[in-house]
Amino acid sequence: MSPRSSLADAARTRAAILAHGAAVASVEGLAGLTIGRLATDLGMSKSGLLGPFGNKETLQLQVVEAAADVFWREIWEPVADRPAGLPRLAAVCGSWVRHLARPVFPGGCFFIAAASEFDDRPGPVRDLVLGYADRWHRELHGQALRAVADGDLPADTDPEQLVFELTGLVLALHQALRLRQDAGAVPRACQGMARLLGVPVQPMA
Amino acid sequence: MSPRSSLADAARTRAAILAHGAAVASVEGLAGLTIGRLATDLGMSKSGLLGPFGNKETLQLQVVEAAADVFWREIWEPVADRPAGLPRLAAVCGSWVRHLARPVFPGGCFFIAAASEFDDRPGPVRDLVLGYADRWHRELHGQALRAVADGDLPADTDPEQLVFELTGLVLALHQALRLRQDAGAVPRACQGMARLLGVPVQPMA
DNA sequence: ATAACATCCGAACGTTCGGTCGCTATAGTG
DNA sequence: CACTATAGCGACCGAACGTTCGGATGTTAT
Repeated sequence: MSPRSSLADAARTRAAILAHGAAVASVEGLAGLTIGRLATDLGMSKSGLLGPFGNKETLQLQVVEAAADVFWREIWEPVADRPAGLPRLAAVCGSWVRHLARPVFPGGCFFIAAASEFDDRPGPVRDLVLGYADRWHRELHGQALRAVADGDLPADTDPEQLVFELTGLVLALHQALRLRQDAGAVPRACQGMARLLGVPVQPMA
Repeated sequence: MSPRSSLADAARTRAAILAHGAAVASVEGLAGLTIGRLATDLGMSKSGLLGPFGNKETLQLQVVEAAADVFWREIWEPVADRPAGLPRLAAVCGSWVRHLARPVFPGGCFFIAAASEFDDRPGPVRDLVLGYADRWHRELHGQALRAVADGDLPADTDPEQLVFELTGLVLALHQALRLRQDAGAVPRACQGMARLLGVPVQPMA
């Protein structure tokens, strides 16, 4: 086929490692990620796989970053053009629900799993996951604030409370889909979000 | 000291293993439970620790059962004498919140962690965790049904939806406490529950 | 053509994993 | 007092863990 530079090959190898790593970690956990397992899956040697990263923790951190890219692209970007405030907030909820209901990662939402796994394990991985969680939280909070300022939500709405409850619905949906395999939870999550926001929410097409 | 039978000693050893195992698993995960780690912590040999259980999976299963006992005793039993229906439902919510806010296990709620860890890993451990989750879900659902039948909740209340949203608030509280270390989430969870139930909810004293 | 370089492999390292086996020390039983 | 049962220990096993190292291979630049 077309000749490719070795530099481009390395980049694609790295991307393949991170993509597969995120997929495996969504099921087995980030700590359950194994150099040997990854190498076998990708038909590589352990040393060749570890090469670009140096050690396992660096690999874990970059897997988290790669998953964050997917998360952002999957959920936020499709709704970034919606008007700020309530419209964008309702849209991101629909987008979020769709992400959970779709087999993007075999183990469901990478970040819900990673957050639960590392919530009590201090270290760089936890710090990184927490950083992304904070960023996400602030993003939602900002839209909620704007929605109140615009008068699209009741003036006595507490944005912090709203984000808290929206997050809860997402977590409940994740657990229902993953543990209980109850697809009926999708409309339940949407209904709960709609009640909180006062506008319909449906999983984005 | 006082002489004890070897049978009683064995039972207490077993209980100590399971208690410490549940504590460690709440932080490191059930899969991260390690025979050697447990043995070192308890000042035992690996073989002596594994003896009563035979293999690791049996140990894991019995750790789950031991944690379920604690969970039941911590959350359900204190409110079992409340009148069925809405009073008991509101009480169990308060009891639940208190459990999350208290350092019962060093890693927070054992079952939330275990459910997230094993939601995508088929096998006996998942089956057992799912069984307890179902039992818990049915218990809440029954009380919600009763509350509607009693007229303590609006007639158009969907008990399934109610349980779903209550669970979401608990999951959000767990994440806020553990990952974000935000103690302000406790009143937020109570407020959400109170809004769902129409009666005040406060963490049981 | 050749030197330089990057990519990746294969083999080995020390450690830890879950698990097995035989032994000792102690408690209960006749 | 002997006899049996059992709780737990210490030594050990093969496998897998993360990591290191030197070399084979193939692309890029001179």
